Amino acid sequence: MVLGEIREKVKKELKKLGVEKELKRSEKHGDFFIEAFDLDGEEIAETFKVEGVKAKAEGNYVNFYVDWEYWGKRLLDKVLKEGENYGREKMGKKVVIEYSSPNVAKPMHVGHLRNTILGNSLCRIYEFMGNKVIKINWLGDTGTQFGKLILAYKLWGNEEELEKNPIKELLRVYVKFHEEVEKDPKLEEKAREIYAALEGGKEEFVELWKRFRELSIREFKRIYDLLGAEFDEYTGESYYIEKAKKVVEELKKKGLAYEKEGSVILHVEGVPDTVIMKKDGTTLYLTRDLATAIDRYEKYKFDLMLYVVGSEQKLHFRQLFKTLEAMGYEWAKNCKHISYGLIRLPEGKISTRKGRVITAEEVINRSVEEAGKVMRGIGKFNQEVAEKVGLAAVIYSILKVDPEKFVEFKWEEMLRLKGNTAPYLLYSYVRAKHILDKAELKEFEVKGLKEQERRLLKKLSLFPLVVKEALERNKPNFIANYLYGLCDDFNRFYEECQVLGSEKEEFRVALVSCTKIVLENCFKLLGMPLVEKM
RNA sequence: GGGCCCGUAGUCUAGCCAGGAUAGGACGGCUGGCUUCGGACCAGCGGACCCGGGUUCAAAUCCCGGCGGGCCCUCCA
Repeated sequence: MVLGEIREKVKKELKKLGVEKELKRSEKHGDFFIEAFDLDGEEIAETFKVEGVKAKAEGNYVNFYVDWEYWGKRLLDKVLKEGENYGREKMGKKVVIEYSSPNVAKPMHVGHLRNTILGNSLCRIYEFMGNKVIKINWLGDTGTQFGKLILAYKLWGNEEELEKNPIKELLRVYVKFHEEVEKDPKLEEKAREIYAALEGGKEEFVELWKRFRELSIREFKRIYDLLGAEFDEYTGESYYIEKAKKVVEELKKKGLAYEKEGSVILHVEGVPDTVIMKKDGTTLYLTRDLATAIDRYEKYKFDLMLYVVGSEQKLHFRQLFKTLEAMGYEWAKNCKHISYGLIRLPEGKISTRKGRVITAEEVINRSVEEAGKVMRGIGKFNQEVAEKVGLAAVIYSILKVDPEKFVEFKWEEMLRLKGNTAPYLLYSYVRAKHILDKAELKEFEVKGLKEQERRLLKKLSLFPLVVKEALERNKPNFIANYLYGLCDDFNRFYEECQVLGSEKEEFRVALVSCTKIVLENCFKLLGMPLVEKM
């Protein structure tokens, strides 16, 4: 990391001069600065000596200006040598990331879409930085609705439709069940019996349930392939029903739970009391999550576990972590809830009123359609490209904002040809790619830098630091914002500096090559598709 | 009633963890350039830290109190 290397040198020199101030990064006034309210800035600037870095006393600060003619050559050599490994580290931690987690027999909706995109990017960032990532998809595959579903399918299900379009067919019979139950309330009771038999292990029902589960996963995978998301494990709540009951015993023994009117209440300092076992002896979500966490630690001995789950479940995770801590599990402090806000769709209000849920697939399809419209508008339609641009627009709109904030989908805005949009980023990449298609990388030297070249060099040097910060704070939006800034700087450069045929061609080809490498890295970390032409 | 999150121009957003120099961008609006190394481009103009206190030499940033929006508080997940 060139910028890190420079930083260390500056720090060391300052220490030698007896200055113990924090060295901060700067955008406007050089590359680094220290505050010098109580120091003699002039004196520091005069005695400071590091090759390739100038110190200037300005105002109450000492600013450090990196000489990019000196460091630029080293930076570019490094990026060219390391290629897609530029910015990588060897953190060597074991990280469990639970994400996506849709419900069996139900379509993925926009919430799952944000979850999957965010989780996927986090996985990629952790892997990039040299961690072993275990990706877990925790399916919602239990609950009384499965009794209803099995009954409904046996009564009205269509085998052929189930194979062809499983979730649609399951949803159809599920809806029909709710219509029919109005006329015949006995159905409700039958469904409950079936669910009990299912938990009891009755083979016919278990087989059917397994089939629903497999078919649902098959369908989810279509979207995962599209998004480039992968999982090491598809486990579900059902797996932990028995283990959860043992956890209830453990909690009682440790004095963290008490019985009340036939149910078991969890009592942990710092979080509100809550039920962990119902009167009928069945467990709840929190109980199963406790069992899951303990099981995962035994299995993986992780250094960090991330739960990518919507912000409405913040209390749930506080309770989960606090309880694990109270139970004496040291590793509880290494569990984190990555929470995120809602997505608001332009057609959202109308659709909820109709009682219709908008699926993840519909959102992507719509975006592709809109991308196609835009392309037709400028006479450059191409289906394959439209599909990628549309998908990239969905991913980028989600990842460019802080996870904690709402995401608002506005088709015109996210597919706009200008501004902080996926099409703009992709277009920048295409520009870089096409210059390089016609050029050859040769020996180069860095001198006589123009402002645009200097800015681009500085931006490239920043990449490793940005990835590190994104990881530390679990915010892919840091990378998204960096990517936009990089494209901006590259386009300014492109506008001002002719590459091919110029007298600085060798250097500029190297600069564009490095830009392309870093662009590709950013796209990869965000899980966005690239296009070669637009 | 209690708790958590968010609040930056007409609209969207960065910065807040770790307080410092003129709050960085984007869209839309207005003005101009260029038709390329594929213009889905570039340059310029105007406009913002929800309110009130406090801490500090210094607050968008930290603390307290409001207001507005969202979410969560026992037998759903």
